[in-house]
Amino acid sequence: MLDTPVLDIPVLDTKYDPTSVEAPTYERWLEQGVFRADPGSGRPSFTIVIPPPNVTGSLHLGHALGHTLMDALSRRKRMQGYDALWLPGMDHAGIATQNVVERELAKEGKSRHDLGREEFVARVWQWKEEYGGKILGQMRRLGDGLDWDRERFTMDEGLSRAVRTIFKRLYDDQLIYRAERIINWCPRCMTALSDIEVEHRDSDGELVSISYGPLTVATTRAETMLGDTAVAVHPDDERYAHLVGAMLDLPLTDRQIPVVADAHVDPAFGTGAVKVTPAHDPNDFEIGQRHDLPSITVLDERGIVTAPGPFQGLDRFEARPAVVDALRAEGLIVDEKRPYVHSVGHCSRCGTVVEPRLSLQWFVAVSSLAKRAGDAVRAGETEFVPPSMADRYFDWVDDMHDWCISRQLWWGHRIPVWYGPNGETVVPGPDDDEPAGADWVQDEDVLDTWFSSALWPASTLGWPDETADLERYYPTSVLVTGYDIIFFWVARMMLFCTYIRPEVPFRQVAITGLVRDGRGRKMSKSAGNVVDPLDWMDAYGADAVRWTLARGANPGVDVPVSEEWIQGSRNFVNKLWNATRFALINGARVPDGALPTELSVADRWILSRLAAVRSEVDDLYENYEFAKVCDSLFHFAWDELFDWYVELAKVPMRDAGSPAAERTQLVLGHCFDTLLRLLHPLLPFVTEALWRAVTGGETVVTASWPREAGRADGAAEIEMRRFQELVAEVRRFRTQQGLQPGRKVPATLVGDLAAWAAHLGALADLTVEAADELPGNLAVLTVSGVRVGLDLSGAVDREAEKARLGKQLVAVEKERDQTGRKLANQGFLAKAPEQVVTSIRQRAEAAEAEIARLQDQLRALDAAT
RNA sequence: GGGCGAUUAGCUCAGGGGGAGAGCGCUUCCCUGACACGGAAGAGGUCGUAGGUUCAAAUCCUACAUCGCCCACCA
Repeated sequence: MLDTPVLDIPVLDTKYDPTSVEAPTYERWLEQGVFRADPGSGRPSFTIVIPPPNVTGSLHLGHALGHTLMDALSRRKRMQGYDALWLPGMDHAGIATQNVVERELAKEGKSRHDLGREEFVARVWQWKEEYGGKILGQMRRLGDGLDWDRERFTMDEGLSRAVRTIFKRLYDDQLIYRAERIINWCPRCMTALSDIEVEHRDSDGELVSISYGPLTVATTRAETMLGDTAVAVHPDDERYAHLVGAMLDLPLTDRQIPVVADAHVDPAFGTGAVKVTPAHDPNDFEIGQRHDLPSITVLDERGIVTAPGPFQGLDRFEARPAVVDALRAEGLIVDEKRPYVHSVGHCSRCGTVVEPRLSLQWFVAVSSLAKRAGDAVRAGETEFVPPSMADRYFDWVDDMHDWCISRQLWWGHRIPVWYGPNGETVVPGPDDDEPAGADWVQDEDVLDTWFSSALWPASTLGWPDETADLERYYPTSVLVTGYDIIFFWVARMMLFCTYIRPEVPFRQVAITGLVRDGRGRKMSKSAGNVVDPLDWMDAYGADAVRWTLARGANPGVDVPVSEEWIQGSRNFVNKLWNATRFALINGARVPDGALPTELSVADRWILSRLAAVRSEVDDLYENYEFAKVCDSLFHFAWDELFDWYVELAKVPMRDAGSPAAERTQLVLGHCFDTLLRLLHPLLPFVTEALWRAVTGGETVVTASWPREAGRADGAAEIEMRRFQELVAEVRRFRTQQGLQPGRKVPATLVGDLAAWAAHLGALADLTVEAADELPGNLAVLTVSGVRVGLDLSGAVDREAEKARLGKQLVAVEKERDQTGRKLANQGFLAKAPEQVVTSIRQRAEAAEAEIARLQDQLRALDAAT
């Protein structure tokens, strides 16, 4: 037994206070070690690796969403008896982290170059120790049941070894190569970027047409003309056939450039002639390759013109108008600037306009890897949920460009390549000695952050070593992540992991949407609608935050949240708290063995509903239908258990100690025990407190997941439905009659639901007697064969009542007319299926009956006046 | 330019060939001994537009419109 105090139920406050429960509860879980996976347990395993958040990051709602779902999945599996591992960790986040530390240095008036590489990297590690990983504490606040003993970091020793291992293998397989290519260059971060690190945004540009003698070309980046080395036309373009091979004078320079014929040119676009700048445009680079053109670099790594002449030293954006002005001065601007909307690449880290730039970089040759990654999903080895998200994956994997993996940064895995004095290139394996000697230098660059994340599911479990964890927990069961990183991460894990091992890294990929604000807008700093989940946890509790997110989580669909939603969730948690309090105060207890066999219809009904909901929830969980899991449990809990069963239970419980009361206490105990278990994965904190109080158990975390809860009982469900209709009818009648709420009205009940007289009285504020015949002078309600007569000798506002009834009558008549028209319009009736005809007729008859009833009431009112 | 998705109650979203659903919001009444973070009763929608298939379409098909997202080497 642990010495953490057990909650003292009789003094439980009427309001649930998350702050007093959550932190101690999490601490207790850690003490108990309930989240520790155990490879020796002999149980089947269930594994999820966390998408590693950036060390620099703090918990945002997107994390909170994914974490809630992952936590719910692994908690449920644990309860089902699995050896559940949810593995935590963080990503070193190359550019992001380096930027943070560089900004810090800038405050001291220093740059990383002032420190030098070693000192700078040491400084980043120091930053990481001091300020990094704030998010880990926030994950605990959310209740994440992570196995902290297995926490990993992409830069720790094991993972770095994994990086060097795969690098070596890929290199030896000639799947990693170094080449001079056009890459995306961020002139602010001063590094290469991969294609997906570039965000394309439509921008207003200006297209200017420039005369190159006999040909006119158009461009939005006039400054690049300084680096033109050809003009291209389409090979079949008769207009220019005579010019192919000719040399043109390149304006503003003393160079001459050839006209080449290349199929890439669209003869229908513009003039059909294209300036070719191989050093600053990917297409032009390829044209240059095909025609053996020189590449002339005219911008440096900061985007400053290097071409000798009047423009040298100008920033690219200053050079652009300057070049146009100079051309205009020479009368070479054929068509003045035309507004032109085109897509411009921006650095996804800092927003700077990306400059295509020719440079020497390392690449992964992806085609064979991507083929395999695509095939694995096509073969069903990995399944996407929802399946439509696989299309997004295929889109990318099936048409992927080689991956530029070198970054001109210092923070990251340094490229494990050494260059020798005689032009040698050596890639030592992780266990090999590095080349020694003053003449040998290691590549200056580091690897793209995603290079190490691509190994995450395997490397965190020990790969390249065949560890017990790797053996047992790999491949992982499911990957939960947003659709926004299918390309960044999911696809690349598939690429690398299927390369290093025969199996796929995860059996399923459950795709979540993005969290949006209450109006469905993306959360962004500029829109000012960003919500910090920590604030909401402070105000409403972690469970309420989790419930809000899970409740909106339809597979692959965005999740809108707002303060009102979370208040609703808080209300639900509070309702659960109070309903459970009621059960406890009234002596609810979990039966030792089986439930009594003598049960009331209400007992049988709620147990039947419990069985149905349990089974439904299981199905929904298997399909990652979190929103529907929540919906199902919410309605069972509130609408059925709390609003009906608990209310009904008050009747037998009045008679404390009676067999009926005892029996009800056991059914209540069973229902709350089961409900709390079913809710636990999503509402871990409040259910822990309540479940321990209800059952006296140690912790619900390791309690078993309900398998056979209750028993289906159709007869009880039907009878209960009739009773509910009866109660609803009486209540409606009371409201319609303007009867004072709470005023007990004498009533007589006739029919086969006579046994419910006491319950009807309790739920509809009546004093009910069962009888064989109805006495006279009563207002009579008839509901499915049962009649209730109410003695309305009290005062009723008859005028208001007549108005209300009249309005209702009109509405029902309208409905009847529509149904009638439907009947009349259906010439098909003769050949229509029997049930359809019957169903429509029944509706018409029901409407007739309703009209008759309303007319009766109106008449009764008239008579009474 | 290509692809995907959406269009259902005031808002945010489920549903999916035969009686329009949820949460929140709204109206009226009620602080009844679990809970006002509550209870009861209500109002509110010709399910984007136009065609088509069908006995029957919010649901399937086609086109269109609007919005959103993703991809793209649109000079």
